Amino acid sequence: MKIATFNVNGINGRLPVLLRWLAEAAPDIVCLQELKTPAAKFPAAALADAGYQAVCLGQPRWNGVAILSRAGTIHETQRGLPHDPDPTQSRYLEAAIGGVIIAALYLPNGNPRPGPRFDYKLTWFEALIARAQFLMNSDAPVVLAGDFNVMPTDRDVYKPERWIEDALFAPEVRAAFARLIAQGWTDALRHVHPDATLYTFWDYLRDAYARDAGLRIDHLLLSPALVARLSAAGVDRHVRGWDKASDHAPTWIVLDDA
DNA sequence: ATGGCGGCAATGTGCCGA
Repeated sequence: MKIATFNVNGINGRLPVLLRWLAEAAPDIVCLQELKTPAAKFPAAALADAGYQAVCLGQPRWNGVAILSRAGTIHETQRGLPHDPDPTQSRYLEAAIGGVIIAALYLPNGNPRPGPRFDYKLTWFEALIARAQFLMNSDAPVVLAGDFNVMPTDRDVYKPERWIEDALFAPEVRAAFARLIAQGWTDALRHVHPDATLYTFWDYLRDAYARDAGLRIDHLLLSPALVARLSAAGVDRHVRGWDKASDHAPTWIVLDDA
């Protein structure tokens, strides 16, 4: 089973790129972020034509997450993050598919730091940690997938010294990510590629992609039972080079059958 | 320090992203 996460940065403007990548990569389950569209304008028919059923949590203009599946029926288990400090922001959707719980999340950016946006990021992170503990306690196989807006370590940033004060790399944020991991989650990409330089985002500005000035902020975290089933992981970074690309690249794992 | 790019809702331009 191939499971991917992709921040599309506008699902309607990105639809040709998304469909092209779905046809090429053939993932079974996909978590999408930054739909930037209300549910009424979610392109469900085009995705169904491509073979994917979908659940979506939309919102006009900003945020928005969805889960696509061609692997089995989507049984939604949670819509919105419990205790989200601002429930008007659509950032969390969770479903059971083929015996695995899939959580699609879009953690707040948090800039500028300090400020109310950064405070919201930290509060949202705490609510995520609480939900993740609940899922961990359930002993179900779980994948937490999405745009975490956190580079976990120095090797996940092209120039770490320039990002210390940024909300994506600040000590408090990395500490929160480390506490989440300490519940027992495995960072799948890093597990498969312990020493590789892996990025999932390149800014539109300053030729970031051409310079490979990237960040690794899109992650798939596995509950303990899934680690033994993890057989491959990667970033489809070439998709970032396509015309009308998102600033993120699709990131994926393959799990062997149970 | 600033602004560069890009999507969206909207037609002016501002907000947001990371």
